[in-house]
Amino acid sequence: MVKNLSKKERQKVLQKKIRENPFLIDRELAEIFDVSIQTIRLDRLELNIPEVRKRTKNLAKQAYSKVKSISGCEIIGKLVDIELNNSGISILETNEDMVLEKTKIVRGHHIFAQANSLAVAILDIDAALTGSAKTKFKRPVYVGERLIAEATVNNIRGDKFRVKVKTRVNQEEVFSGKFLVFSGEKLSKEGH
Amino acid sequence: MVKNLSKKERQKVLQKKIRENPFLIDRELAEIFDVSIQTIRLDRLELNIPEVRKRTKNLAKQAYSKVKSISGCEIIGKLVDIELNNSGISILETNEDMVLEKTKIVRGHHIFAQANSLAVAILDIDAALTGSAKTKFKRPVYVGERLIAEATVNNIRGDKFRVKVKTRVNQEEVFSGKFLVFSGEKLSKEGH
DNA sequence: GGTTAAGTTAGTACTAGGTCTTAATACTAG
DNA sequence: CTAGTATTAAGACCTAGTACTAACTTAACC
Repeated sequence: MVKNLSKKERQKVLQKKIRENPFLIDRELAEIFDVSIQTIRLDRLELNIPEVRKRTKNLAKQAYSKVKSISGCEIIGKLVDIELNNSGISILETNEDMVLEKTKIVRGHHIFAQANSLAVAILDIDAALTGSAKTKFKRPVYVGERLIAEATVNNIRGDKFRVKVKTRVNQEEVFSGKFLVFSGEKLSKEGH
Repeated sequence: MVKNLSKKERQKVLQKKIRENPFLIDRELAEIFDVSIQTIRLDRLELNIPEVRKRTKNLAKQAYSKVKSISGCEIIGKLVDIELNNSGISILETNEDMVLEKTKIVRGHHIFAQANSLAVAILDIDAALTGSAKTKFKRPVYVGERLIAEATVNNIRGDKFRVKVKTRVNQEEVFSGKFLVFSGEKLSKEGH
């Protein structure tokens, strides 16, 4: 509860609260500020904040926009171009969270994760499993560099897919990997 | 419009349609299949598909909980035993955040990340860089399983280290990888 | 043919979380 | 005292549903 604020103060805090938790409904907000629901609605009107259902819908749309067969947050990097079972491109902006502390070099597993994610995402199968991977890290990647990974499906035999991924920074190859991916549909249905 | 399907066929296509576009409301679905809204609702009931607002809310929540993924922590897994330049063990408890949505199978790059982290951590050098990695994922890992990775340094030659990592769940091998790691001290001091 | 069951449609009552409008208060400054 | 701002309240309406009951259609079986 945040009582006895002026209108301006309340509206400021309101914006913050909604930013922090966009799932709050008007009734809950009214309780937080100890005002009536109507007041909250007037505030939202003045601040141009849509109702909770539109807020969450927008959030969901943002998250959903690009990807189909796999949900957005499961992918490392942004998928920018996909032809299912054929090829795809993913872009990953590197940041401080990805580096070794002492250097400014991006840790290998982030580069691997982008490539692996991409290899799995371009396949038109429900449950893809990485079977093996041969990878080469050709030169260190530094913070801030933009990783562009390009995957191509080389070969499909039954439930086995061979996918090759090349990752570049400004045309320069920094990583390459060959992934053998399985369609794990049977396995997943066994439920372990 | 997809007309004249049997109930089973319709329900199958319905699931697919909603997976492809979770924002479809019952009325739109009814138009797609040329059946009444009630039929769509019975289908959803049987298939356990929630209403559009719950679907989008869930999507939004997923997206909002954010990609914890593998960034943030320097080391993936807990180091429990280390002999520098010789061997080390790391334990990683798998959880819901690490799996593919549709299955309960841990995504490959988490297993890789643990192994890679360990391979780098056991070396007594300031800046370790993964040069290449050959990896095999021997069987799927399910949520909740505890990954125990064991690394041994096989060979040191100048600034090149060969590290082998085996990851097990209850003694059973689930992953193995050979990492070629470089001491990147010179590179890192160049500052790029 | 008659009966049973499955599948489909229709209709009603009710819900949450709103919108939009009008109207009544309370408080405060000039 | 009054004008203006802030707040609250009341009511009609909306969307996208749930839950339930009832009727109708169709094919399958004996």
